[in-house]
Amino acid sequence: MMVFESTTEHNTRQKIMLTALALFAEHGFERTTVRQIAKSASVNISAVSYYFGDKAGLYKAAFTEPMGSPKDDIALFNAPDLSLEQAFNGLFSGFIEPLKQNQHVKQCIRLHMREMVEPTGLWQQEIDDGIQPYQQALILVLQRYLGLSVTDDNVHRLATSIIAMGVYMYVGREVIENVCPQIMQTEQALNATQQRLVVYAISMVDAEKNLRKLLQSS
Amino acid sequence: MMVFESTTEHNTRQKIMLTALALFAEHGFERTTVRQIAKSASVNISAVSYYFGDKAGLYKAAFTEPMGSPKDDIALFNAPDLSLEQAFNGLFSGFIEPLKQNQHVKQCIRLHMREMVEPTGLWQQEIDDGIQPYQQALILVLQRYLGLSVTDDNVHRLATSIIAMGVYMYVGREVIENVCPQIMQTEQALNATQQRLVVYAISMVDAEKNLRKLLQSS
DNA sequence: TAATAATTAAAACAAACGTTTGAACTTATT
DNA sequence: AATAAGTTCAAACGTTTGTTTTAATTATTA
Repeated sequence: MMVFESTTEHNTRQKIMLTALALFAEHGFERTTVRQIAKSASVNISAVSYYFGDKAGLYKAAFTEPMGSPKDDIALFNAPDLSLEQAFNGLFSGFIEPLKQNQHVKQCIRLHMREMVEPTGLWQQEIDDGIQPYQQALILVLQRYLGLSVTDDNVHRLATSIIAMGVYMYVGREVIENVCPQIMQTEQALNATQQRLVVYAISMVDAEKNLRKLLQSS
Repeated sequence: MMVFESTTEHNTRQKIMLTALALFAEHGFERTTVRQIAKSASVNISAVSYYFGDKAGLYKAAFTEPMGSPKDDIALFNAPDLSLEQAFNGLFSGFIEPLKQNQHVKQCIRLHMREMVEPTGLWQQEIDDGIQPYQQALILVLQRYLGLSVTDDNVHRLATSIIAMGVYMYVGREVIENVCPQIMQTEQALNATQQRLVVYAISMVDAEKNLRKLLQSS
């Protein structure tokens, strides 16, 4: 008897999970069938329930396991001594970098984005554990540079608009691929895109700051 | 025999379509069953195939019929004599206004947004007929204010980032409702949100303009 | 009122779905 | 080599799906 998984188990289990990740990310939970996954991974259909219990368990594994801890990412842009440019570079690299890396990370992020529009139940937890702290950290950065001690609606509008640019890289993928695919195709192009997002975000913060000054003095 | 539809037909057909619109918008195509629609609309299940042929036909009707022509919206922001502020107000009101209006319009837009992440096949046509001209019109506006005669990648990046803010109002709805629901709840709050998006978009164009000047002179 | 078309109703259809079964096969341990 | 646990396999399970059928009902027309 083996306490730890054998290599064969690891292979089959992993193969199923990564295949499922790819298919779930591409077609979603409902449009992907267990038979499709098994066939694509070249394993028997019953291996799914053998390793993951049921389809939902497989989805949860594909959704959760390949991802690292989100805490690490947050540290990249909310250190108190960072410039706005550094902070936004950290923020957007969290969106852009996965697009350069291996398929699995890309698919995993895409699956998370999909959960935004098509919540399967893991989404609420993802909001609480992943998104909320992320946006909260961004809001703290923004408040520091706006010189605010309280969070008002317009800070939320600013933070939401900034995050929107990062999210759209995934959510609007199919539109981008039709209109201007070149801005996402090479690592160089992605770097340029990230740079632009940083510049735009900074300009938005400046605009917000100026607008507040203007409205305050009047 | 009647050439035109009777009132009862109209009622049943419409009732089915609007119920389907609501359910498709909320749960997506796959998660919504024909029985669910029929039960929710209080009609017999066979009425669906009677009026729409099949489920896909019903989806297409719910997807297409309640929407107005997109051409009208474009005219709102690409008239050659508009200021940037006017143009962006026209652009973003196309996103924000439906959020104030009756359920049906909101659901219809939401269904369109859902197609971005979960393409059912109508999506490619929607890109060609709806999104492409929309983004193209925006690009023309941007080029006019940037003083450009050709479209380069950074114009695409700018246009994409601006549209992202509008799209996120729908795609990131569930996140917003968890983090800062108040910016979308009242008509007043939505007006303020639209104003902010306009300000941000203008600042992005300015930033792009300055960046080009800076890079050109060096 | 009689006849005809339009609409609704209940029941059944085949196909596809997720899941389970029990035997066969591999691998590791004794 | 024998035993046992881990793994794979083909086949079948019971549901649910979208769709169709056939008859009954309602509304319209003559």
